[in-house]
Amino acid sequence: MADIQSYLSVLNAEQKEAVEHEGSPLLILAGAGSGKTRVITTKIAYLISEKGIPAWNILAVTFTKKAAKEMSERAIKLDERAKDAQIRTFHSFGSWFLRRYSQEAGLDQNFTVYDEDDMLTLLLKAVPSLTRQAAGKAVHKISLAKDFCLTPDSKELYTIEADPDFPEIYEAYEKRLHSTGNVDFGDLIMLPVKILQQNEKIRAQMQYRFRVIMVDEYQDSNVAQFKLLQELSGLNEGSGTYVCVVGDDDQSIYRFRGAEVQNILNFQQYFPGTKLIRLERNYRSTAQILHAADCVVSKNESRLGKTLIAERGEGSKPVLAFCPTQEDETQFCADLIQEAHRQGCPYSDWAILYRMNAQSLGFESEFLRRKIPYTVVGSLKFYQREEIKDILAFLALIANPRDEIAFRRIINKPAHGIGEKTQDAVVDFAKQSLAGSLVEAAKSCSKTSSKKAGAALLEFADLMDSFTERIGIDMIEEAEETADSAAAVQNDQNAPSDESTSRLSDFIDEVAEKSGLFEYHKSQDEISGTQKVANIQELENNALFYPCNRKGLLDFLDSIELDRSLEETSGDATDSVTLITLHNTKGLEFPRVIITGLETGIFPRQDKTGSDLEEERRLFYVGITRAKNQLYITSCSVRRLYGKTEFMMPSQFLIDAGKDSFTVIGKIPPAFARAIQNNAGRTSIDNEIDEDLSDDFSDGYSAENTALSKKWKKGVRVFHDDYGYGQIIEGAFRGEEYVITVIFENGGKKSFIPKYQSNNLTVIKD
DNA sequence: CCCGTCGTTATTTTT
DNA sequence: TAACGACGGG
Repeated sequence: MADIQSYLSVLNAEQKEAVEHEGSPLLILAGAGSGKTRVITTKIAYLISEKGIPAWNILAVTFTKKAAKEMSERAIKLDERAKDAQIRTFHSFGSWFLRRYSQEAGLDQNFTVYDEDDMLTLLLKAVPSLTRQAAGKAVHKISLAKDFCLTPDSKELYTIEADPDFPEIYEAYEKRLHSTGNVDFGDLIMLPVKILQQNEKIRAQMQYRFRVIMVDEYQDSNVAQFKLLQELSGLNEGSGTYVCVVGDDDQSIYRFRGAEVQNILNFQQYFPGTKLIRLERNYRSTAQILHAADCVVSKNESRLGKTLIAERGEGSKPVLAFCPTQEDETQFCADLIQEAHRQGCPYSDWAILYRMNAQSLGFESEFLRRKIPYTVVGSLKFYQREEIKDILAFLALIANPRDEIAFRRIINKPAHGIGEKTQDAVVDFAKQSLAGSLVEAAKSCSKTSSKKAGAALLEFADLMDSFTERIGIDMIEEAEETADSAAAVQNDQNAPSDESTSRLSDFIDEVAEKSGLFEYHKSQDEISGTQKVANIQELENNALFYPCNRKGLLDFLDSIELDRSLEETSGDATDSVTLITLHNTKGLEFPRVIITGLETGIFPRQDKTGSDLEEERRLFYVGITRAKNQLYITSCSVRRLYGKTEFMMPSQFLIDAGKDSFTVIGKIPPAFARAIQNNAGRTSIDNEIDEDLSDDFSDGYSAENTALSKKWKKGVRVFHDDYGYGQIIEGAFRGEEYVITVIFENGGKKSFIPKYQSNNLTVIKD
């Protein structure tokens, strides 16, 4: 292990200052690519080796498991003792806390975590009168309420959902959830906060335990997480805990999920005496790219403000490509990538970024055709696949026989003739009973149910009993700090041995086999050519290093539940283009980046205004700052959206960036050309659309278009399948397309291209 | 209980 | 457009 001083010596002045700072709360404003992970990890090592702080007194929280893992590994590289530090995600910390204080939380010690799907199922059972849609909406609101630490009886609940029925719905959901002994994601943060607030002794324990607390990606923390930090650090009690948060207000992009930018904007007010350090030297992107990024984000009003300084030279100007159609967009991207590949640039240098997952489709089919290898990141997640959820439900029910959702999921899969009515009876029975075990309830109900269902219930209960016996009934011992932090890491070498010679993976295999789920999904594979069995085996692989006992099972379920992004294609390090949503790119970087679909209505989305619009703009900023060497941006004039062909306007974000930021290729849409000239003070190019632009750009249109312009001329009455009756108020050529604008009787105004039949628009003949 | 057909509905989503 | 859920007939 090299001397800590040598690690300090590679830092720049600000980074060094941040590492060595002590004595007051610290807010590090770390711009994109400014080496913030290096600062945090060095700081951890520094505190241990130079300041003599025991590693177990250090708590570092991140948002993703990936980030936690990276942070832990890098810190350990700097100082081995860092392995004893608690480096976790917020949620895994909550899970650790709740298991430790499950009694105080009123939870089953073997609780598992319900995801959004499970929440929906649960809510539909708790409030059967809700439609699926209404329940989905309510689930979202409940999650949001928990993000803000609001309970059903909170006065401010209306700020989340104004519907007067909502508190009642939320209440019913909570009651039902509580009877399962499980938690949802929101609880992992909210319950620890409640316990800490109410229980002085536990609060004191925690404050004694953690002398140093660091939070990464602080800009994306929500209110509940802020309160957790507040309680853990003893903010109001002068506990002397050292708090250091790192974040970038310009990269806050999860407000829709409860992230509260105010947390970072007002950090200095909440934590008096805070020292602020800005990391503004960017070691990732070239100056031209950073310039564009800065032009964009500086249009936002609510920000602390910082300017990135390029440390890597000028580089080449970002390219802005206007494409007539989305097919041209895919061609453009594919051409770029193939041409670069011919010149020796690996596919993996490229990432294609988009706003919506649906946008990946076009690229996928074109890349398939051209044999360009690609990897789609994050669209369908491993954990939420049917077969995986099935197996996990079985395991969850073994861990906690009160798990209603898990029970319902697998009790009749494959079909044994146990219908919904029988299920309801079992659940009701379990609720009446003291222990609430659904397995025991199944036994009891088998007597009163129909012959077929009764036999199936008994068989099921026997199966469950044999599994439970196999996994052992020993409660998880208070295996303190030693084991559990390490056990969460999969490759823990100590785990498998012990008394349990068998591995959890074998047990899961047995569960899959005996439950009939293996057989069931195998036949599904044969029918529809899916990969379900392979996925189950992949799941088993992940359980290889967990011991086959209760603790191993719980640790495994925890790691799965809390890591929904289970690395997809694990082994293959193939050279491929990355297709990814803008949100998913946070923390990543690529030598060459293409941001696609810069069109009003897509990016930014139509309904975004005010602070929502600012968040979209930050998302664009995040996208731009992923690029190291080359950045391309595309914008289409025509796009097929939800089965309709729509005329698109370029995104106003392009105006924010300013034309001088780009090398422009393709035909500049005239409205955009004007807007960009009048850049100053203009916030929306919508103003420009109203002007008649046809005169300047009427050359070169075809006879076909001439005919169209006669049929679809100003004043003609039309009917649209969705919008109803309307009148054409304008017919004009925009570039090569003849475009009409229609005002509908319901007051809406829309533009169409009559050339495309799929507009669902017809001329009304008088 | 399984399968086909019709109708509806489309963000982003660390955990 | 496409994908998924709800519903009804075998």
